[in-house]
Amino acid sequence: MFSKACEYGIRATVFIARESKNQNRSGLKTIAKAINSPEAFTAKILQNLVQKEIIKSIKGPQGGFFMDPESNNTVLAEIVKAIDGDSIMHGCALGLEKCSEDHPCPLHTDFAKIRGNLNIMLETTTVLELTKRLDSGESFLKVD
Amino acid sequence: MFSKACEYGIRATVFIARESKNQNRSGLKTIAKAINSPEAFTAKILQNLVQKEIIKSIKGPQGGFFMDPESNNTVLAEIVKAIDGDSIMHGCALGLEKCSEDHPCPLHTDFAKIRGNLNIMLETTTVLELTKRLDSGESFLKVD
DNA sequence: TAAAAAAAGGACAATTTTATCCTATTATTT
DNA sequence: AAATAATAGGATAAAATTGTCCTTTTTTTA
Repeated sequence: MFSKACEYGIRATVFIARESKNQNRSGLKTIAKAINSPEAFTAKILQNLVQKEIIKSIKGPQGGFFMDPESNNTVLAEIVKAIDGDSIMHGCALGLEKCSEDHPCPLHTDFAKIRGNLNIMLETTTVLELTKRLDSGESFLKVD
Repeated sequence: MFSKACEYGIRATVFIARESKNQNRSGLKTIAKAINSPEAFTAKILQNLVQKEIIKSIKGPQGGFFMDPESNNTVLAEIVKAIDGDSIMHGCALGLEKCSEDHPCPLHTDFAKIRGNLNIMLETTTVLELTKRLDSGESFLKVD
């Protein structure tokens, strides 16, 4: 569904957002441990998210990654687009270059509905909402 | 969403099924042209689908790929599983190894719903149904 | 029976994705 | 000012996916 990079990216962003609630910058090592992701690979992903201004970073001692409060209503779609592009949101299920109402693949209509629901979820779910689901203890960012 | 191999695989199967309606075996070249896919790669995919007994093949002159009528109610899920496995059907949106009601990721509930709809579509849509949508001229297996 | 036509299978090549390592840069602290 | 701690960035490596090519096997037809 999403690439590994995107999975890590979302998990990392949510973790960072949560830590940022109490002015806490997160270091790479801490993040990778918290979400159970490969450290160096996660660094690249975070670098990308900083460039896209989804999160922020500060170098040097006491530095780290953080998210300022305004960005807490960043929506999942923005993260996905930043990492995977928008092909999941618009692409054809059967890989047709151009698949539209006018010239649809045999799955177009059924798939449009499913993809629509996915898009609604991605466009309406904020990072803040996900941090709340962690705060409440109802969900987790890693297994063990 | 699906791998390239899976996209080609579904398109090829539907094409073959349609040709088989009038006892017509399809050769690799014809199939690749009809669905606009790389020939040699398509050969590998078809080989796989033959092994999984989703389609059949006969070697030699006048040979080719075909699907017998009983198989026409093969459902998309079977093709997807044969090529991509069932990770799309069961996997976690955020890539957690184990993601369940008991230990869910923050997207679990929302995503379960979407994936559920996808699964219903894959489990209920038959190859025959898709050939009908081609017969009626309402949809297509390639662009140009 | 020989030639030809087709899929099957094996080896390999290209590209993309996932991942690591090392150096540079920046900021803090002593 | 020097040492240290952190991210940034570049080069590279490993693995998976996508793709090609060539040989073998099977079947038909001349």
